[in-house]
Amino acid sequence: MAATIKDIAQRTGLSLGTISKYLNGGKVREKNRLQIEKAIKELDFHINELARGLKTSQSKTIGIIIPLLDNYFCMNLMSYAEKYLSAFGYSVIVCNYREDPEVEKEKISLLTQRQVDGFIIVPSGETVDEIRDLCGRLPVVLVDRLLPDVECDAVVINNAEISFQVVETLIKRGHRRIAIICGPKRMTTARERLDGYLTAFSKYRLEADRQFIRFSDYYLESGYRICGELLDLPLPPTAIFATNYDITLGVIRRVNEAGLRIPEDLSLIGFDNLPFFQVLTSEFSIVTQPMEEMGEKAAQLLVDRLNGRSAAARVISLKAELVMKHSVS
Amino acid sequence: MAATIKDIAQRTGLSLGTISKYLNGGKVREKNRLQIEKAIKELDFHINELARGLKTSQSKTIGIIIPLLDNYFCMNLMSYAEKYLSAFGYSVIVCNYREDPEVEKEKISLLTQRQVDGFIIVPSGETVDEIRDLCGRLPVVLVDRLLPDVECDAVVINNAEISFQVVETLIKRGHRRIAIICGPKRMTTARERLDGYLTAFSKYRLEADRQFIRFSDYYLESGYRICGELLDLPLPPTAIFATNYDITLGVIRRVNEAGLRIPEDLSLIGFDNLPFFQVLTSEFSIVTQPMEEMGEKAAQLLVDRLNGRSAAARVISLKAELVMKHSVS
DNA sequence: ATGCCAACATGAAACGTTTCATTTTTTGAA
DNA sequence: TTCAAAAAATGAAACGTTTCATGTTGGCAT
Repeated sequence: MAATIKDIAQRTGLSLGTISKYLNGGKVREKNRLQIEKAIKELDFHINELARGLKTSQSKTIGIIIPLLDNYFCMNLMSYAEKYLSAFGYSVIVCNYREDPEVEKEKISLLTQRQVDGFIIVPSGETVDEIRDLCGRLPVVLVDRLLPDVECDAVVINNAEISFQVVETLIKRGHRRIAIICGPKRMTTARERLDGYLTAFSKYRLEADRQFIRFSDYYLESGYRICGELLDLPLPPTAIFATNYDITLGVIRRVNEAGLRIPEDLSLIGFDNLPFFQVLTSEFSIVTQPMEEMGEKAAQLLVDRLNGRSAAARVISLKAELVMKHSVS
Repeated sequence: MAATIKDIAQRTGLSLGTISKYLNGGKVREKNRLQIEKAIKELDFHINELARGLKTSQSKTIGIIIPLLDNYFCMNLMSYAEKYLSAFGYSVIVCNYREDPEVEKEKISLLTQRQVDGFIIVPSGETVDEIRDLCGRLPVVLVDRLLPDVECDAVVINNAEISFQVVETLIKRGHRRIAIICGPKRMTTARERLDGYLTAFSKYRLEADRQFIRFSDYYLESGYRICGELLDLPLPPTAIFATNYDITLGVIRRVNEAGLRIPEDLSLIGFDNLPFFQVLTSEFSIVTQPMEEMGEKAAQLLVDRLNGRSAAARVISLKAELVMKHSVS
């Protein structure tokens, strides 16, 4: 149905090779160029990237695999990665594995079949072997989380450091009963953020109280539930550090329901999503990840590798920031 | 490098045709099936979807074109569309045109080259001709906004109706100076939401005041700015209807800065993103679009059409809901 | 005019599948 | 056992490109 290179060749009386050369930016005699351009217009010719990809074994396509799509972090990541990649002619196929490692595996396999040229993955942490294999075959960039014994490019943030800073700030302001709500234990992010917490406590020669250390998944409901548990303790915490956006929302909701005020009754340090926090009246601080930069860097690492630059695996660690309420424009 | 069907054929001593038949679910003699499966394992064979697509002229790929990626509405749309589509074996290529109609055109063309089997588009409204053309060639589903003289499937919400309901509620509560902050004038959503506003006023035989009717783009900053302008009026509104999520955020921020309380000093009805609003302490109501359903329906319309079902263009209008604060679980 | 060289054009083969008309094998009823 | 019909396998052609070794041209110096 659609016009092909052959039709252009026929109509111009030129050969396939010439048309192909023109389409790929090669030199072509002036009068031929005009003819070709005319034919392309008239036939509304679009090159078939499937055929091209088959021949060149490059699909010019990147697979992005993420645990959640309706999630502030992931959407920012995608947004900026897509922007960078499309400037280099790559399209993005998006795969949402809904936190299900089995689906994650399927998606990896699916994208392999689709001949993507590379991957950007926010891994579940339970598909280590599959991703290790993958790295051997194709360029892969991990984002947010590292995997044990997987050597590949990655973009992460200084989790331990920023967490230390958060807790130190709280300690300096006199807090002693400080709770932290982490993500799932198996994730490096969760463990690192906890490390920072513990380091701060030991630096100030304080004893960390295990009942204030909670693991969860990264959902609003967990934040809500765990916050409730914390508030119900005989001696509840005076400060809570919520380590992602959804947990933060859950905590706020629970605190509101309990009729407590922030920061008068409870201090809170939250995570992510600046626009949201700018709008709240309660006074609390948040940790912001440079999500745009993370997306962009991930894309950049990938493009570099696709272009054959960079040999050894590079892990880029970006700096998260502790933003005090109203210190933001 | 990677194993192909040929390698499988060679290793099993069978012919290409047989392998292909097996891969496509055809019947194959038991002992051959075993051999084939063994060879596939051993060679780590993955079918090359590029080659398959070239031959079948079906890429099993859908293009989703949206104005913004880091946007709650679009993310939800994508999320649910992807979920539905992937159940039917379709992958999703995502294109963000950053509200730039020129980029939108390029993306349409790019995806055409990539041989996508269909499109889901949230159009800018300024590429009517291109999209009309496109509809003639491929299945297209429009989401959120319709286009003049473009006959194709679409999923929208009852904008006028819900807007009427919002304004009527406000009027019944005694408000007379009611402001509405719409999106860009050229968009059907903005115009329809205004229509509902005007209808409510005329039903109650009230005169609509043009200074309370504002158009903007759909960004937080505009909400912020326009809210400021409204508050600075000699007789400012007593209620504001913000017609999308980001505008709502902007309004809240401006209102907070002005030291006004909601709803004591100003009533506000906002839009979208339930989780966020559940967390606020101020009392106000919001309009929620059934985003999940929109994404799913869009995907469903598309799949139906790809399967040759459904002849005439179908426009599905879903119901947005007015949710009163605390009436939500 | 002649010959040469660079610049461009040509056309067949290849990429990894599917398809389909043919041929081969299997099955089971007589 | 035989044979026809059913079931399965075969292999060549095709999908729309790119590539590359070979052929053809035009322009320039002699």
